[in-house]
Amino acid sequence: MGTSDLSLTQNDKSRFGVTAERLVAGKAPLVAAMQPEPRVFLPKTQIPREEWENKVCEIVSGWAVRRLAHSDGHDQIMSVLLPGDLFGVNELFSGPSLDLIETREMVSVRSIGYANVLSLAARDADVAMWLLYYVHQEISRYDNRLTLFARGSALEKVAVLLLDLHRRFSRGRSPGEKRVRIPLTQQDIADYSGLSLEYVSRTLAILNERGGVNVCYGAVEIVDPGVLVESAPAMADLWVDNLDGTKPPFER
Amino acid sequence: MGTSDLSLTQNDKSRFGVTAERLVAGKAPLVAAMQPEPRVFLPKTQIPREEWENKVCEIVSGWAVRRLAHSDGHDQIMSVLLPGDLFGVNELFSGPSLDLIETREMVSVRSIGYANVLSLAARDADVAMWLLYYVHQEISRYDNRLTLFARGSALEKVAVLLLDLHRRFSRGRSPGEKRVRIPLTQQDIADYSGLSLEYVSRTLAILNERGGVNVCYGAVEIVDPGVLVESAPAMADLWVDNLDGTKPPFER
DNA sequence: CGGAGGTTTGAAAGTGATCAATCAAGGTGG
DNA sequence: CCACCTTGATTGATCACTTTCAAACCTCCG
Repeated sequence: MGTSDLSLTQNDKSRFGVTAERLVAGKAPLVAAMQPEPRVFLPKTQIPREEWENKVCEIVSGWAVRRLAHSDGHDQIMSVLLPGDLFGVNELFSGPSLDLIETREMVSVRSIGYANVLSLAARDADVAMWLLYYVHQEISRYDNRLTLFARGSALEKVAVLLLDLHRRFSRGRSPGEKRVRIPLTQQDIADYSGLSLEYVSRTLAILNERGGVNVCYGAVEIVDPGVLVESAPAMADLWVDNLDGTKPPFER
Repeated sequence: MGTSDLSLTQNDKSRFGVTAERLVAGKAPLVAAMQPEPRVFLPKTQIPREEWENKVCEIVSGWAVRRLAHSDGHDQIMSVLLPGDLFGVNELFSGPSLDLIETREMVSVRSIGYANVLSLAARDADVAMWLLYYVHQEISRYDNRLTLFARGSALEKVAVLLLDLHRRFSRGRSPGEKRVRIPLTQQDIADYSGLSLEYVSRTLAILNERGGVNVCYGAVEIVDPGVLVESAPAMADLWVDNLDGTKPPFER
């Protein structure tokens, strides 16, 4: 990840209240202050709470999910974490949550303690600004997910969620490789989309017929994002180009 | 709103990475820098974009909604704004959005320009910290709404959304008055919950029979929040006491 | 080779959407 | 004050989508 290049045109820049320079300037110290040695976790395991309590963590490599376990067995996967994503930011304010972090592949994680984050942010407003930007980005993503969940059909939900993962994963990578393997089980996708396991299966079957995805044993392979877009005509436009109505100021 | 009292026990405080003092310290300058003269808008009107472009705005009094108009006529009300709420924070980072702000009652609004916010935040990390806290709060709220939308039945959606409004509106007011008039039409509630207008009507009829609400002409009156809680057994616990698994550090 | 985890398929039941009227409330102009 | 009109609420019938339950099947792994 490091200090990645800006990807803004002059035009884009002027649209922001906060300049991209400021944001990059804010991220760097944070990244620099992280423990250099990533910690590694095995696939399909939980990252123990002690490992990330009171820390802001960054996924360096691998896939994971953030799950909210409900009393009534109604689990919900709140987000899929992929390289470059942070977790543990929320607890900075709200104290320990009920979230679980579960790996889906071999995952390596770097972290920085809250105390450290706070003193950095207190000293350097750009750091606070960058955090603000990061959190804001999440919000915009939620806005879209909310309309998707409120109004979307099952096909749209699955297509758009996959599309989002595809786009996020591909960002900053060689754009040539369209195929992306998403290491989530259909149960995961069900928990993520709020659909029943069985209906996810049927929905994926449709997307498969249309040539959009390839259903594997513990994963889904996205073959042709274009098909996914066509399968979610009303919803896709919200997501495809930009997560949040924004061209993000820098690559992930 | 002003500089309201803290409402934290010592125990609460220690749960936060960020202390409540820091947060209050961050909010004050922002509030102080707002134009003192609120601007007033008539009921059932749009607040013109020019009025809030490049500003962070605070609702001083009255109810409003933030609506995202979709091309296909599928409107979605993203949030209901009530006194103490901010809007325009998102555009600080993402540039102009497609949001509309519509009043539902006579509404008065104070604001502060982005440039001002940014220079305050740059000078005083506590300000940036407060903004971060505010945005974080929104996120936690979204987490709950997302599970609600993903998993909840129509009854749960309506009950919990009303409950949330009730709780937010009652906060910082005399706790005696349980009845709250919510000046939203059933069409609004439909757009907010993602349900059809007709089904909202039927659902409200149920809540009415149970003695939870009173259906008025252009509004819904919450009579007994307890009934709403009982009507949404699985979902209510997420929301009732606290929006975000947190007791907010200060009153609204 | 057996078992656990993961996926698929079918049939039945339910929930909420849609379509189509109808009704009530409030506002307006005469 | 009344006729009229607009906005908002209700009700019924029908239909589509999604869940649920049940059973089978497949794949990986020990």
